[in-house]
Amino acid sequence: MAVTVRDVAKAAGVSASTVSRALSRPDMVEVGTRERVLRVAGSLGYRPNRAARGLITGRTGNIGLILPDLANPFFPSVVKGIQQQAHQSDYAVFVADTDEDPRAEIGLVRALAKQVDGIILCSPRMSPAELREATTITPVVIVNRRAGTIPAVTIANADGMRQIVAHLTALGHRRIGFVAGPRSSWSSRERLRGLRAAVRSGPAVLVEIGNVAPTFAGGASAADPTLFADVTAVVGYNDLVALGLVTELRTRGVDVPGDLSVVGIDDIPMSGMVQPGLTTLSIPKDSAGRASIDLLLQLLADPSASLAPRRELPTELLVRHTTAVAPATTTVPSGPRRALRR
Amino acid sequence: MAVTVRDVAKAAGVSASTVSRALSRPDMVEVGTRERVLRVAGSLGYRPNRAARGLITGRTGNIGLILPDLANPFFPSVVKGIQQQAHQSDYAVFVADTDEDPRAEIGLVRALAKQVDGIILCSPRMSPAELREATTITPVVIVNRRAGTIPAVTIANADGMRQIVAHLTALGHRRIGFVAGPRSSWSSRERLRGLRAAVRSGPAVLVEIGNVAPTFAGGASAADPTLFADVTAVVGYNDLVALGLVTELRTRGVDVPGDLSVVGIDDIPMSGMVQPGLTTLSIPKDSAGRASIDLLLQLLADPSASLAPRRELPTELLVRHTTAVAPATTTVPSGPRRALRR
DNA sequence: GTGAAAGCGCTAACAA
DNA sequence: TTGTTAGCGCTTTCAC
Repeated sequence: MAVTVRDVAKAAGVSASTVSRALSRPDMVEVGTRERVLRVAGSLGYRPNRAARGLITGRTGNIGLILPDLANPFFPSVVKGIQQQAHQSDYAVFVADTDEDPRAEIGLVRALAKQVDGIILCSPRMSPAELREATTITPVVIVNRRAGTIPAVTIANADGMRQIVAHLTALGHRRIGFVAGPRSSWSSRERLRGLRAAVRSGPAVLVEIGNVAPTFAGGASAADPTLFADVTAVVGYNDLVALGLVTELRTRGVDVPGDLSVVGIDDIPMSGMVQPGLTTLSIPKDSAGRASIDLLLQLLADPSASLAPRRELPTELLVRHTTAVAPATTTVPSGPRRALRR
Repeated sequence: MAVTVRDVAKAAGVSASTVSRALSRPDMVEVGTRERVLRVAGSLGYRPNRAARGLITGRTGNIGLILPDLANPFFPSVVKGIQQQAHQSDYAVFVADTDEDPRAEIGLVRALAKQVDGIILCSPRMSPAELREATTITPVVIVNRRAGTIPAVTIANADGMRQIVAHLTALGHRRIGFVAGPRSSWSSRERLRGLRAAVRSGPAVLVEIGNVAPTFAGGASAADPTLFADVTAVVGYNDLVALGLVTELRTRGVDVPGDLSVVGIDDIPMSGMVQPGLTTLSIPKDSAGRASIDLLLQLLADPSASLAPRRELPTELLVRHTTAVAPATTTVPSGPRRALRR
């Protein structure tokens, strides 16, 4: 059926090994032979069977990617960065979505492990123990989390939170709320820590407004608690949460950003599309994807790397000016505000 | 390193073949033996190497998925449907994104073919010739397109367009615009045809407003042509286009939906999140995903199926009532409107 | 019902 | 530099 090394070998008048070498180790075969083999292979439309190759080399040429929710616009950007970089190095990418179910993660790792050279866990929610188990099964790089010495790509959460707090306090806000994401989310915990640290040295206080699902609906569900928290500004765990919150608040007659300033994190495309645009902490999503592949390939090349490689990516606060109700007008007069209640 | 059939065989005191059978053909081995083997396999944490299995059975247990742009919120929903159904049948899914580059598609097919049992081409932009080539390489199911006898999952575009036109004409619209997607998009051509057919039997006329990229930016770029088209309602190729158009129009001072009604297609999450909500033709995206896997598995089970299976999914117009400026007020007085110009 | 042997397509020793 | 041999982990005839 399909054309194999042997077919090419016969047609080129060489042995199978020579064909194999001509393709994988070009410098180990004489120029003339190599060219002939490559030409024949080309004309026969030969494509090496990677599974067979993997069986012997122990390398599949595949990379696994596990993430919580493809429907969260944050992830496609990361995926694209990963795919781009992976294809460049001739790797294919398996993508698996856990639907925000932390229990599904380790199962997917086990299922995928045999067919990939390594796995990228994006925003993994699994327990540290499971995470450790994963690393014993297959090379692992984690994104948006730190754990032990596992190679990790993270963003500078602390610095990002500082930027947000600095911006808000400069606008006069003194009570800043935070709508956290899932408890199992390392990023959420990290952002909370960052915010706490950031307010400590300034005039504002942080009001913690519970945990919600990292979705639009989750954000909407935070509207009530937010109103009762008596804050003038609120930071959402991510843009979806922030947008859900904004929308729900508006339907309740709250003027955003007039009465209440909302800041998101991620800079998903939608944040720039709504009007007025959402002020958000921009994260280099595709860079994160590319960095994670780089780390993984590095790890594959030198599994005994003494020091686990890490990359922390910078963030940048994106103050939107989409409409006349721009962030500038978000400014709160320094006097006290009327408490917002339904 | 990893535990193999032989390890299990030795531990269970049977031969490798028996282990293999106990797992793949349980009924071909005695109950007692089977249970013992399964128990041992379990306790040893045995996981069959699918690549090795594939080498001999010719089946990889993998499915490829190629689509134009993961960042388009339409696709993640489809992907989720596909993954869900695939995992249920113990298949893993390779995802590849072409970044809307039609030339990349066939290359990805060729690259992926060897590692998968079949490929789902979602909204493929490749030429009919390339499409034909793809089907000769590997089993293929196409989504959002029809071509020859290739198994296909489509949506009822014609009926959907009828619903849209009926809705708009009922609201008094007589000049309806259509902002088309990429020329290479079958769906776009199909929707155009559907709209033409739908207006034919009614009081309205259709004004074609050129082709744009199937993105938010693409929609925004259609604002000028739309204004000059002198229409009172406009249908976007998809929701992103519609939303981009709405946003750009608003920044130019056009009151949407007051001055101009805009309708999208897809019902991406964002359509329900913006305010006022976008009226859109809802497509059962995850059903489409599941249906495509069903078709593919069917095809794999019986490659010689005389008749190519097809699924056409129904659509439903979703008129949003998000704000007081709801679709009801979209109604245009029956008298002529002032032409909209910048 | 079970085991022995062969081989899927490929690459890595080892010879030549 | 090239060919021969062996075997990756698995399934599948074919005997028993």
